[in-house]
Amino acid sequence: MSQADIEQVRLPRRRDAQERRDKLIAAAQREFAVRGVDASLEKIARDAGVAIGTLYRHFPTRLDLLLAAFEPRLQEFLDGAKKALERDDPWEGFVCYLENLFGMQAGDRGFNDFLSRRFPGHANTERIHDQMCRQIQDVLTRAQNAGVARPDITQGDIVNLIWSNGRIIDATRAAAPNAWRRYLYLMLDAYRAERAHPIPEPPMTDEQLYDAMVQLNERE
Amino acid sequence: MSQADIEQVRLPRRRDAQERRDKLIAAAQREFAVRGVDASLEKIARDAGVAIGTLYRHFPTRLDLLLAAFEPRLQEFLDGAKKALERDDPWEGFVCYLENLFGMQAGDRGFNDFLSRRFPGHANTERIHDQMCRQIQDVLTRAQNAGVARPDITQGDIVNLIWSNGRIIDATRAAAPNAWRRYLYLMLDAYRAERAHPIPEPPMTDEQLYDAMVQLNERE
DNA sequence: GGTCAACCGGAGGGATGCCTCATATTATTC
DNA sequence: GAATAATATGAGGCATCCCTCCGGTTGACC
Repeated sequence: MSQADIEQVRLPRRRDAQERRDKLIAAAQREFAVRGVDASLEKIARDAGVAIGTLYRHFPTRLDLLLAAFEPRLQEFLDGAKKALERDDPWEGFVCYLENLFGMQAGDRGFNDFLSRRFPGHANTERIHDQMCRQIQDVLTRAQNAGVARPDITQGDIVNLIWSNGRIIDATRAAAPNAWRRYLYLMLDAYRAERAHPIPEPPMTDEQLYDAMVQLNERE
Repeated sequence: MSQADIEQVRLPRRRDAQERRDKLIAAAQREFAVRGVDASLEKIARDAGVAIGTLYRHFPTRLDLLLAAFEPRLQEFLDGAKKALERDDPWEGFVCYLENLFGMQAGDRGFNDFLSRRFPGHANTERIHDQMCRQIQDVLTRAQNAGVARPDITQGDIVNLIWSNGRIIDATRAAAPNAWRRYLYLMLDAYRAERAHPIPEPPMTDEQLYDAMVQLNERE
């Protein structure tokens, strides 16, 4: 597939088509942000002022629309998050990374959903998730090597943290929009190396983590 | 309303009616446990081998069925949880209470849902929730007074813990059914007095908590 | 065993969502 | 200003769920 072919796919030829596509993406971003990734496609089409058939013409599957709506923002997030790694203080880097991540979850329910789910076999989403896992691993390992984060935790534990934060955000978005920040700082005390207590249960394996995220996606 | 009236309501006169009612409750317990409190009522009726109209005859609203299915188990849980308060060691009592609670969440998705939601204006459910809040407050205050739990946390923080555990359980139930226990022990390190660092965000107020739980219930 | 109130079944109306396809429209090209 | 290929439309089929209502059934009581 040549570059030209790709351009062919990405940019519809006709101007009106491009306009409708843009409107659809904008509506999708709004709707996903409020209702999560399971938002009604028919409502998105209505909001965009476009017929449902047109939505399906541009985005044959929900995932196509999801990616079009989120990919730029996700990539931007991934790039921005690198800054956490550039902090001098490894603990600050760890905190900064999580704070940024949690904040994005709080601001966009779709983003929140997207983080918790994996879409097996879809190269683009897998790439994004893998990239994020690597960031988490980096930021965690660095803090562990510096002796500030406890050594007995893994990337999977951070994913758990992301899940739980997602739930807290879902619950508190309306009533206490900043509650997640309190939760984060509370949780940070669980991750400090000083005076850590042993944990009886082993961490989740990578396969378990992966399965769990696929599961979250499949269960209505 | 006399005791006789209550009996009248609770025990339908005809034997076949009582049998169907029992079958419905049994099916509801199974279905709520697997699918959560939003399980399809039509499927529950089908599973019970009963027509949908019969379900509605016995349980005019979803909440009626929910209560019939969960109330005994909930009451049993509340009674059992008192044991945590009888422990000599306040910290052990705290841990024991949470472990028992989390374990019940893990075993029943409906129970898990039910814990996180409030149903305004329904005396029975409010009573159960209030009773639980009091238990949490007791177990926490005791551990705080003994100096083993950090003093800057509130009942609302424990509710947050319940929410997050609920999410982790939903995610890991199939792939790693014991992951919640690891999470619990990790979180415990955040609640120990000896490890506490200041938290920048104030705790949620009681109203915020209440609103959040109602919200969770109202959002599809 | 007959009567009757209590009970049951399940069709059906209404809502929502997914997705397709035949038809109508329109931007672009010549 | 045609011709045409790309595009848009939205009705409609299918599925799921909620809930109601009325005709038919049956247990309980005399």
